[in-house]
Amino acid sequence: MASLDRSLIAGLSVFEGIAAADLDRIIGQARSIRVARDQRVFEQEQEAHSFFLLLDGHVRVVKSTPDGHEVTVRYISPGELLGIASALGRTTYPANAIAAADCVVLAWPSQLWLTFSASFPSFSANTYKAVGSRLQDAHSRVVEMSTEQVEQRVAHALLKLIKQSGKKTEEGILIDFPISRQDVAEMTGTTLHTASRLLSAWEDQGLVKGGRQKIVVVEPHRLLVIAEGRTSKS
Amino acid sequence: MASLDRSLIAGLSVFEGIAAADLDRIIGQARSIRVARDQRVFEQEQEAHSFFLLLDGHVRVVKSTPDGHEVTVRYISPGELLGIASALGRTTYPANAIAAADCVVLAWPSQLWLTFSASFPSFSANTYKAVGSRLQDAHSRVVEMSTEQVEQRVAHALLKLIKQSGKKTEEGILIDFPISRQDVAEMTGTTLHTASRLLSAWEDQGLVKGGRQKIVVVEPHRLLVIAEGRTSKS
DNA sequence: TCTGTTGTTTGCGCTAGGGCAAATTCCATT
DNA sequence: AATGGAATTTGCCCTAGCGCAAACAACAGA
Repeated sequence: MASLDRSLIAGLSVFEGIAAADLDRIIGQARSIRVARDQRVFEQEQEAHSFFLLLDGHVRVVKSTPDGHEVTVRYISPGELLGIASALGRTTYPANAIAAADCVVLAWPSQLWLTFSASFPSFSANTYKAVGSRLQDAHSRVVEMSTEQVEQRVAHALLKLIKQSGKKTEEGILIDFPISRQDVAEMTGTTLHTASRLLSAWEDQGLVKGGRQKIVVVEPHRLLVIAEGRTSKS
Repeated sequence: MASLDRSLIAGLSVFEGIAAADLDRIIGQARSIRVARDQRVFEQEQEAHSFFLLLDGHVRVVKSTPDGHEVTVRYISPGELLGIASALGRTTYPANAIAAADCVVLAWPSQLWLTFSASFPSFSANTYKAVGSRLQDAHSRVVEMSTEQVEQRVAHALLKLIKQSGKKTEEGILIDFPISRQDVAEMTGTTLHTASRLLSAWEDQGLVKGGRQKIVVVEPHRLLVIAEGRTSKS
């Protein structure tokens, strides 16, 4: 762990309200791991031996069903925790965590969770706050899936992605990691084909610009109109 | 608070590992509230002034969307906490909690959460465990909504309901509170009509027995077959 | 430069299930 | 018993979007 890392890490919301010395104690016990694109940080059903903090890269959390479907639960951006199953009383990971780009993560043995949360109350408070908002997100997803049509869901998904990992370019806002049409489909509960058709249609209208594993949102505002469901339906 | 209540309450999983004296301190600070059927325990967007423990009855947690859709997030059975938004760092309730039957709940002012979780570590640990499994449930819902068809989802919903609130009768397993076809629809992301059609079809096959606001599952095993998606599709 | 592989696009047909509308049944009240 | 309102059932039509299949890029490695 280079000290360079520490200064960056100190600013993360998970560590808000934690004294520098304590932070050192926490970080000192982490292993730093490099995970190549498409490699897994952890696997569904596996014993939850560690919890992680994503320092760099992007991770896709995917649930696999017995019948072979894959559903993307969420994307993780740098600064977020992942694999905190153990903090919630689980002993196995509930999903696969796959590097959407080359990643650097910090890993702590699960049993340290108890120690940390006892010694550093802000740490557990911050974590549970994050869990709370994930629960909210999940419930919103359920609501979306129940009430919106595919077009709106895909629009919402793109908006979330650019909010989380958008990068300004001359063309528009680029999603800052490789993402396929298939990935979009797995986020929104549709098929590769429908996702592709939608993206193509939007590209024709100048709303987005696509590419192989690449999506650039040109007009976020018009995308929002679609997401909100107020479309003229030409 | 009658002492009668205390002995029942002591057995609840939320209070596991808490000394009797501590339990008294906790319960002593609760108000006991009676909520009539169709009345609300709390309302979406309202300030989260309290958190609750359901002692008797059944509560439906429903999210209302701006465009008038209602999505049932979960049903709460006696012994479960609800309205714990504040424990997760939220200041407003994220949904409506509606009594599906006449209820008795204990209510604590939200600010007591911090006190309790500091003084009684088991209490917060138990709570977060519950939050963890709700997060799991929510993710499962997302997966179901993404990969299963309506028939399977409705079957799953009924199975969950009888597991949570099933009551054996001569006819079969009765869902122990009034539940309409509309309610089933809002749980599964479909319409009243489709839900009704499914229930009728199942009734013809002797799988369930319906009634006004009443569902009795006659053959849980066959329902499970449908839920798992291994149907011959006659 | 060529070639195989992986991601993307698109056409076409089909069906699950939503929307609408009208009966029908059940229950609570009078 | 009669009345009115709410829950339920059902028929019919219609479309969003899935499945299949086939073409088409774009990139990686030889």
